[in-house]
Amino acid sequence: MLIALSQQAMADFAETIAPFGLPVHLARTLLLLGTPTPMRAIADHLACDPSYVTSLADKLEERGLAERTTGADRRVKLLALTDEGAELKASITEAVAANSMMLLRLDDQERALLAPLLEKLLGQPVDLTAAATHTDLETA
Amino acid sequence: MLIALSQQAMADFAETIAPFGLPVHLARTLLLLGTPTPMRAIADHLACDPSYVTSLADKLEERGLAERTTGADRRVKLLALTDEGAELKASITEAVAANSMMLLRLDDQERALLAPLLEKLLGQPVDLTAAATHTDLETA
DNA sequence: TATTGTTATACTCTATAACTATA
DNA sequence: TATAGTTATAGAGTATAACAATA
Repeated sequence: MLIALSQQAMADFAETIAPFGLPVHLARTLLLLGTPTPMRAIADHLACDPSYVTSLADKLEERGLAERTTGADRRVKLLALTDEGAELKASITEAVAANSMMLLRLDDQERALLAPLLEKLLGQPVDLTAAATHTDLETA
Repeated sequence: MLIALSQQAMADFAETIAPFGLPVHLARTLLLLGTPTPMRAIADHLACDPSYVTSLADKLEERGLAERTTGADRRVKLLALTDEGAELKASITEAVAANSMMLLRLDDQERALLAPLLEKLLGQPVDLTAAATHTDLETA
């Protein structure tokens, strides 16, 4: 059931963000870019190879949504949102919160019930309220 | 959060079935093969293109896990488990029920709470008890 | 020597389009 | 004519391995 849910959640998310013209992983990366983030940290968050993050960062830069900057440790490159990127992130966050077909199937009470269960499943804490109101959606 | 959950659920499933040497989609197909099933129906279940089902069926046949048979309507091909396939399905079902890292994080009561919520999210009924005891895991 | 990120490359996944056979 | 499945092919997604720069 979780596998089926997975696919539906992904499809749901993909559909919601389709109007913005971003593939799922680019959108996800955008959403997790709060403060400038080392590439390596992004790879960890997305559970993917660092080389893939390179290609994601390239695409975000091409679109003018993010920029690479060099950190204190000059090996590290931080990926940071541009103004345009921050704007788009806000729009997407809003759309996801408002349009998620799946979550619309549940009422507030049910969502309140679901949240702690999902937290436990994930093994890490999550703030659903924040997600619903546009901050920290990267955790959603 | 659902997206993160998705990825974790998939990774979890992939890890559980890794010892059996089957990629996720092959395993999923195997699990949904109760009675001989038309290719088209499989495509619907997996929400994928029929041409992809062709390649899945090819691989299952190569491994001796399933066979194509012709139905009453001679356009239709039914995919049916071989004895070996049925055996493997049973093993995988058992492993998934026993080893799912995620579900192990919940106790029975929490699972009972989660089930109806996921059903609602999916928009279709599911029988968790059956899944946990090895039949109909295809819906899980 | 170990770590960060990049490049080049190749493999897996999956769909589209055109096709065959049957209805 | 419409439907089930197949073939050939192409594109997206993602990893591996070798490499450069910095620590």
